[in-house]
Amino acid sequence: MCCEDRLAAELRQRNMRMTPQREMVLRVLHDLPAGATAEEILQQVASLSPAVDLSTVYRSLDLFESLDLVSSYNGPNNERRYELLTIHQPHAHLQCQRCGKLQTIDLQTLDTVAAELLGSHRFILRSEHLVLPGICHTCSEQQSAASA
Amino acid sequence: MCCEDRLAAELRQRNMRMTPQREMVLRVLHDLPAGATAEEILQQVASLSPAVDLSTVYRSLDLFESLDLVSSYNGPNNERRYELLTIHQPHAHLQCQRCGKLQTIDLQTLDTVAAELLGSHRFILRSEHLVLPGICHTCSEQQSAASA
DNA sequence: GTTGATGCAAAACCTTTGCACCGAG
DNA sequence: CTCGGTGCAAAGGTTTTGCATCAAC
Repeated sequence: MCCEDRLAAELRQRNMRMTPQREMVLRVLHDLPAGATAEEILQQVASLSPAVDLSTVYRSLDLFESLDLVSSYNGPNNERRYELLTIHQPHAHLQCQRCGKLQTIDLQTLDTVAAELLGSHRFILRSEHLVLPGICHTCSEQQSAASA
Repeated sequence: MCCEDRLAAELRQRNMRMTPQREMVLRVLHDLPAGATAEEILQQVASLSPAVDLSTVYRSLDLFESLDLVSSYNGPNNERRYELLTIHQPHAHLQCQRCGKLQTIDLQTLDTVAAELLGSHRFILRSEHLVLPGICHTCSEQQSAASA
């Protein structure tokens, strides 16, 4: 797991310590590709080591975020979800407003808009933090089936 | 205020009641083009009628959202902001991750992506609910000035 | 007069913080 | 051995809920 080494390096550089808790949070994030809430992460961590506290999870996540290892975004139900930036291809999310499901899309899809926004508003789009709301395939089919 | 009539109509249709509180929340939203938090809305409403309760504001906002009069999005600081959909041109937001400022952009800017997402993922983008994170003009200038 | 909406207070969440103790370096 | 990190508990902030009362229809 390369992110572990990277974490260790960043920590050393700042006189911070590598702990089992941080390692576990990192590993859990690694295994949850779609992102997870702090609570979900805690549950996974607890299955490895039950005594870990939610506040530790939050502190680890904040730390990882400040090291650009993790990014957070607001998922459905207004819940904050955290996701490893290092392992997966950079990507954005499609979020269904009906069923809440998240899909992943390639960043290239957004290149055109990004360029446009830079030109028109001098705004640097950070697509990897982006959640696009809408209605997913399944839900829109259900809807049209229901109204038919 | 056309949205008032629309609200009245929707309410009647559902056997719900038009109340001074709902009217006030609607009017305040009308006067806060950039959107506002429940708390901010309450403050404005309180200046008209001090006894109104925060929970009433929340209930009104939930109601308006379910009637598609209002949309909510997560602004900077993870706060939920509410915005009238009816009066302004439909638009999306640019949100600066550095300074938190919100800009408004035209929906047409997103037409290309919307079409692409529909084609590739059969996902119906609801651009009017969209908040695009990134770095604004001012902040990116500051940054390059600082590093120079 | 009915019954939906309100205000109030309390609960329910989620996230952060203070502090004594523990353990990574 | 030192000082940064942890667990625990408590506080903070926001949103929701239960209930008696009020007022729109």
